[in-house]
Amino acid sequence: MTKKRTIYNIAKELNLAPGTISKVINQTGNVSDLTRKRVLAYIKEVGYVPNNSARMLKSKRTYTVGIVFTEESDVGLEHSFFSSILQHFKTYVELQGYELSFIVKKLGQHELSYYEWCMNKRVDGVYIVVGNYNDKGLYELIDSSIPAVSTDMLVPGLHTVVSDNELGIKLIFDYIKEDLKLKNLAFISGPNSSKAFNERVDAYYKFIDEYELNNVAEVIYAESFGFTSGYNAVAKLLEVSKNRPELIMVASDDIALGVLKGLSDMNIKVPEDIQVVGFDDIAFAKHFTPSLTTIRQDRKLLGETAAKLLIELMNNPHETIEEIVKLPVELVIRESTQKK
Amino acid sequence: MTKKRTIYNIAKELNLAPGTISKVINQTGNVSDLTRKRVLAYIKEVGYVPNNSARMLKSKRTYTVGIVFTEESDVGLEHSFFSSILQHFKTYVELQGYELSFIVKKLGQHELSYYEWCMNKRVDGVYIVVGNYNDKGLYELIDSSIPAVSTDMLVPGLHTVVSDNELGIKLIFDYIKEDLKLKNLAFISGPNSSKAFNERVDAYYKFIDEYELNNVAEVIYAESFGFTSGYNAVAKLLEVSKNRPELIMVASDDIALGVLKGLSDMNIKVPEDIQVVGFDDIAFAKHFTPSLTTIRQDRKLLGETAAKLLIELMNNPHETIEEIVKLPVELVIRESTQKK
DNA sequence: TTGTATGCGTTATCAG
DNA sequence: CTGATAACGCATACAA
Repeated sequence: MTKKRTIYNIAKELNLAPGTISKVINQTGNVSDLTRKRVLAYIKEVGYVPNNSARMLKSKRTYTVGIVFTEESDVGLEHSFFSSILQHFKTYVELQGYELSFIVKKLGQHELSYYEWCMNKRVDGVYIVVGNYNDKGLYELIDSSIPAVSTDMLVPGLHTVVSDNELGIKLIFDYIKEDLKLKNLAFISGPNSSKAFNERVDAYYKFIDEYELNNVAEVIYAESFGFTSGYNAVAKLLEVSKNRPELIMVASDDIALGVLKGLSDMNIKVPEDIQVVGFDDIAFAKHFTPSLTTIRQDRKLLGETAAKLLIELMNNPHETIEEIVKLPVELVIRESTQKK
Repeated sequence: MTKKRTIYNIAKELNLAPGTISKVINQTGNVSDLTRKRVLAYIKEVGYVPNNSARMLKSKRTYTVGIVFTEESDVGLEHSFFSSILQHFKTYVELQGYELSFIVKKLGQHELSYYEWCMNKRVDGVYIVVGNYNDKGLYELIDSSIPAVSTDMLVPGLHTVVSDNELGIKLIFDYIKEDLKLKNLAFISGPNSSKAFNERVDAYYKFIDEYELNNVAEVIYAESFGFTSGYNAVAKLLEVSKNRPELIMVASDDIALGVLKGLSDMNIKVPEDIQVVGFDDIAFAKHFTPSLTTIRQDRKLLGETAAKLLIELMNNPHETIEEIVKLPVELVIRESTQKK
């Protein structure tokens, strides 16, 4: 077992004072170039890493960022979209020397609010991976002075990095107008509790007008986020729409794949009879039959941008930084659409 | 901002000594029933939670478990199978009062081995979510005295919770024998660097003999873990096999879905011409067309069992506990197989 | 420029 | 049964 290293015994071995070691590590105070080099070299040689607990106990900064997945919406690590963003976020902040710490309301016997946990753990900042607008506890956190970012929630006062939903919808409309040359459209959204879905719906209505195309039915709101809700939604859509749409835009790929399956089960051919476009570009979109034309969200960019933003916020708590960062998206054309 | 609470000011407000507060919190030493009740009540009322850093600094136990994803195999949080198991693991240990801390080789400027990081962070135990047998650094950790569990690696000295692969294959054979009544089989495996895949291959050969069925070709090893490698593997299989198999068993669903797609592109109908069985029961298995008959691994049980095992190991470091825990699996019948 | 002393919030070991 | 007190490893203000 390797010997336990502390600034104390390092100092002794170098004939210096513990405080000096601390100073060079933290790049604070004055220390001669020579000793700095000497200490740095020695530290590297023996692989010394400061004890985080002691550090956290003593100083203001903990180099820890809290991760919150609202427990109200019960999506966690297994959700591929969010966990992918989180993975990229994690990689980035770790490179900058920050650790992740999950914030959960209940840990063993102890139950606190998100905010109280963050104070208790003294995290330098928080990343709200997925939030729920009905979770009161979240607002306490958002309204606090703890630096926070999200890649999901749009709430005044919260810094958020999101894909440009309007741009995504616009790309689809451009494609419809220029290549597909279709007229009659319909839209299937996810639950309207999600701001992202609502933005997509709004953009849809906006561009339907602007491009002078025809919306064959009121927007259908799927009852949930998954495949099955898409399957049901498309049946409902065709039931209520006066004219059959030539193309259905769907607010997310998960739902869109259900739509594809639903159409197939109704013996409606995609793309010959109806064309379909999704949103997200989940892994399976390209493997489905037919493969799904969709708007790709750049998960890596989302995670890294959120990381960068949070680090900036943590370093300059009082600087005013643009609250919403919109990231570009791109259209990925596959088999579910086709030029006539 | 709520006042910062310490055992110190709690003690003062209760006219007790700090040490006494500590004792009731840790259920150690002797303290009268009366004061215990009083302290407990007060603590609950004001929502006091001990400062973890101080705690970790002082005591042997940190109530933290290290999470390692070998960086050599580059699968992280975005891998749905592992992140699902991890989520269940997380939920369970958090309920028991343990926190998660990701162990990565490089954190900011500091680079250490997994083992050294674990020592530095003083984790009480480690959960190796996914390991790579070529990662030398892992063995240092496994061979150390730090309690460790895995749900992936089979290595002497490492406690591992895995699905019963042989049972899974046997369930398929029973189903073939009793219901499907087929004779000619083939097997597509994932890369043979995975012990799980190898176990499934071995079981396949074992039961081919035992049930006196006919293996039409040497096992094909897909070059990777995903959809595409399955797509390629099935083409290769049909090329090399003398007789066309009536049923193809595939070592994982990801690969199996690629197989399904490959067959479809070759105009081979499933299940009419060839039947297919997967392994895992990933979310998409039931949504694909045709939906996939497969062996379901219980991810929740895997995560929770690993959690339980690790907690036991951490509490009784020297107790000898069964090294390999095999969990039952079940057969899920869907459209990709069919009685003749 | 370097060394010393103190405190961060606990736990654990003593006395009382 | 309870109260004082010394670590734990580090950062920092201050003294040298």
